[in-house]
Amino acid sequence: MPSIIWFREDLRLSDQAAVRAAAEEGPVIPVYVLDDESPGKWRTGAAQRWWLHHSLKSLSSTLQEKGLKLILLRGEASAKIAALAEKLGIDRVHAIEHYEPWWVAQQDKLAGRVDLQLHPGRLLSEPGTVTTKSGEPYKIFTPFWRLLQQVMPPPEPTRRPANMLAPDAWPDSDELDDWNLLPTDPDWATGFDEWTPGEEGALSRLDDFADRVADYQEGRNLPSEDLTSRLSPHLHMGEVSPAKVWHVVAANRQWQTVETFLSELAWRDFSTQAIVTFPDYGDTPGREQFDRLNWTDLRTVEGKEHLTAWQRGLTGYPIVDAGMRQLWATGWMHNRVRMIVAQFLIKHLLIRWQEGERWFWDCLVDADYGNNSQNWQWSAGSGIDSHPFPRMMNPKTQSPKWEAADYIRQWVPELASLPDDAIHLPWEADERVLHDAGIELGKDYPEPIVSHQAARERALAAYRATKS
DNA sequence: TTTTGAGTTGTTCGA
DNA sequence: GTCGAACAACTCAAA
Repeated sequence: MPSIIWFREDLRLSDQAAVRAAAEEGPVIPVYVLDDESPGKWRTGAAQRWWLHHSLKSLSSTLQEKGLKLILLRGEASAKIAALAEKLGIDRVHAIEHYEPWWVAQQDKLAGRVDLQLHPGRLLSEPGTVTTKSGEPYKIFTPFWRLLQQVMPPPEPTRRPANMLAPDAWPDSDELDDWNLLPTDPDWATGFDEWTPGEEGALSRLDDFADRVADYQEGRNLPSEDLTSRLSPHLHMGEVSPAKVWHVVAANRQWQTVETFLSELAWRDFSTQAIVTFPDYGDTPGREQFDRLNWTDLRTVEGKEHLTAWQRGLTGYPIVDAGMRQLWATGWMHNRVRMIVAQFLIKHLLIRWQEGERWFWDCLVDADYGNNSQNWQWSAGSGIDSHPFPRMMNPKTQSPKWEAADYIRQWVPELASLPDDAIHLPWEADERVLHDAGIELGKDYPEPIVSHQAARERALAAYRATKS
């Protein structure tokens, strides 16, 4: 009797407990269901659909080499899986456990109709296992991280099963190309070619990063350098397990060398326990006073223009614009710059953090409900363990502080000829410097849409007003 | 229950 | 240019 492997964002064969358990029991039927219904507004965004297409293609061809087929279905996942199981007379379904509220609901529904076996593998630790002494979820990262370390390292990753048996007959499947996951008119993903979705691409990225992890702690803040891991989309899609990442990075290295990076990996766990505790974390601020803040009205002309300028990278602040354009072109943004653009939207433009979160959701290849919600709430100051609102990041000082000149040259090419000391703040540069670089402000590149000083005072006043 | 120490990533101002 | 304190006063975790 075959069993079904229900794939979701766990598109790998090695260190994949559902795959392993199913393969040990007998023939397997691997299934992926494109479910745009149960997540509602959180259905997979446009950039991630590009990634998903390539990742499914990769998994499918790996399975094919083993004589197996990836069955593709579309619709509400639990209904589709249950119907398939019923039709084939199968009871057993193996899956990795997921924690987004819509997946929790789908798991509950499916468990009522088949023998659903959920396996760990999404995180380093399962939510609910690392808690305070009174059993409450942690609201501060550091004590969470200290306790998590005590139950680390995670179990040794397992290899992909040597043998996977095919069933006697294969059920019907959609064609991947019919899902239209790739952009066509226009094809805005031409700049995504730096990525290699799929398990092989993930493992190769991991090996490459592990060799450079010693530079991570110092270098991760420099957007002009390529010293972050860039593993986030692979981790989100489950092409590599966090346990595998931990072991490859930590192997034969001193704790001091790898701690900063591994703590970032632990943030995935922390953010996920946040959405388990607060399923609505993507919409509702953790501190309710933030709903009372006098946010910019997006029905006004100025509100609309400001949001659009931010989205398109036309704010007149080069570091902000570089980040937003990198996001648009590649589906990814350097972490330091994510913080700067987020705080600019929330505090300088006083636009609700949920607007930025939605934009990221659609543009990021690594969009993840827990991480995206937690990080936007961190930037807004509204979440658990967040950045205090009055601690407002200043794009004028952040840009030179983290030596972003070359990053700006890459993503805001109209400013490329400006010297280092002028490129961060072109509107404060000498007329002659601008002229020599062939730039006329307001024509070739925008004037700043808000002044930092005025925006700062407005934001702090709006924040104070929520407390009275 | 109360107290105490501490908290991912800052900014500004004045000496 | 560099350094330390103030910002404004919050919340959490553990003793």
